[in-house]
Amino acid sequence: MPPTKTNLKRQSIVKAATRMFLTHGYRNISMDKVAKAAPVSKATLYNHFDSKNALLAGVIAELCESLYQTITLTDTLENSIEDTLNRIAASFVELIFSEEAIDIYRLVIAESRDFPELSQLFYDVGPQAVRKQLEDYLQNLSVDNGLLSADAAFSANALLSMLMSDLHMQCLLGIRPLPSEEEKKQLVNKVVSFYLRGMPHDT
Amino acid sequence: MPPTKTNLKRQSIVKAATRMFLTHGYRNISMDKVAKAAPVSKATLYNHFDSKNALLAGVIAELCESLYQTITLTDTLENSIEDTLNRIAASFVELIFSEEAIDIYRLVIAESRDFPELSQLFYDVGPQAVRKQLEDYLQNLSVDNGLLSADAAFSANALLSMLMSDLHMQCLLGIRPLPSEEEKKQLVNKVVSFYLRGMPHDT
DNA sequence: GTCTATAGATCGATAGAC
DNA sequence: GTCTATCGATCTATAGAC
Repeated sequence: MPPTKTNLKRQSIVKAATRMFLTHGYRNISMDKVAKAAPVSKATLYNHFDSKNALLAGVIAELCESLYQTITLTDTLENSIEDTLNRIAASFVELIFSEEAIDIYRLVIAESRDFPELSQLFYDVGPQAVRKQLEDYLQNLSVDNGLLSADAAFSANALLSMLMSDLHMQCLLGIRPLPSEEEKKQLVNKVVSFYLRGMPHDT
Repeated sequence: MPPTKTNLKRQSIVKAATRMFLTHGYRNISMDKVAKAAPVSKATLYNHFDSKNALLAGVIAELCESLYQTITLTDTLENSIEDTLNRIAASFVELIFSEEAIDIYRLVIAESRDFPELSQLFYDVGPQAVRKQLEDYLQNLSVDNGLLSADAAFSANALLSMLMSDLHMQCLLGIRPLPSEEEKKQLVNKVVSFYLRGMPHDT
C-alpha cells in the first residue's frame, strides 16, 4: 500500500479517532471532533468510513493488530520452570498494566453490548492468545516432566488471574494509578512462588 | 419515609432508569426515554433529579446499597478451613456471575472516566467489602493456627482472582453466557483445592 | 477526493399553565 | 408537584461546488 495522499488522510483519521475514543470514550466523541482533530473535513471522513460505527470497528481492528504483535514476542527458552514462568508473568503484567491496554479494555467493555464482535476480536488476539501460549507451555511441561495435572487450561487461567489481582480492577475503574515497576515486580514474584507451591507435583 | 405519591414517583423513576442504564448503557438512554418509561413527565423527572448525572449517581448509589446487603450475609461458622473457604468462594461466585452484578460492573467501568466517585463507591461496597471479609478471616486463621504467612491481603486477592478466572472477563465482554450452576460448582472446587495446596503450611 | 454548508433528528434542560 | 410545549445546542449523515 503506497503512501498516497488518501492513505495518509486515512491514517490521520484513524490515529486521531483512536486517541480520542480511548481517552474520552466512543459516545463522547462526535464525528465533528474526529474530523477537526484529524484534521480533515467531515465529508472526507465519511468517504473513508461509511459510519461512526465503521470507524470504531476500524480503530479497534488496528488496535488489536498492534496488541497482538506486542504479545507474541515471548520466547520459550530452555530455562528452569520458575525462570520461564517468571518471564511470562512479567511480560503479561507489563502488558495488562499499560495505559493503552487499560484504555482498550475499558472501551471494548463499554461498547460490548452494541458491538459484541469487537469484544470477541479483542479477546481472541489479547487475553486468549496469551492464555493459549501459557497453556501450551504447561501442557508440554506436563508431558515432559509429569509435573502437572492434566488440566493445563485451569492452571494457565489460575496464574493469569492472580497476576491481574484486584490491581487490574482498580486501574480499570480509574481509582488508583498504574502500578510502579517495583509493585509489578513484587506482584510477579509473589504470584509465581505461590503458584509453584500450588502446582501438583510428585515430591 | 412514608410512601407519599411523590416518593412513589421517585421510586418509579429510579426503577426505570436503573433497568435502562444497566441494559443499554448510560449514554444510550435519554431523559425522554426515562420519563416515558417511568412513566412521568420530564418536568417531574427534573424535579426529582437536578440533572442526568445526578440521576446516574442516584441509580448507582441504590444499586450499591442493595449490592452490599447481598454480600454481608456470609457467616463465619466454626467449620473446617476447607468448608469455610468453599462457602465463601461459592457465595462470591454466585454474586459476581449474576446478571445484575455484571451489568453494574460494565456500567461503572464505562463511566469511570467521567464519574470516578461512582467507581470508588462500587469498589468499596462490592469487591473491597468481600476482600476485606476474607482477609480478616485469613488473618485470624493465621493467628490461631499458624497456618498462613503474614500476607493475608495477598492470599485473599489470590483466591478471589482465581474465582473470577477469565470466565468473568468473557461474561463482562458479553461473548459467552453466564456459567451454569454446574460450571460454578466445578470452578469453586478446583480453585479452593488448588488454593489450599498453595497456602504456606508447616507440614 | 476534498471542501463548505446544511438537513433532520435528538439531546439535556426549562418556562409557564394548572 | 405535575403537566405540555419548546428552546438552543449538538448529533449523524448528506448535498453540491470545485
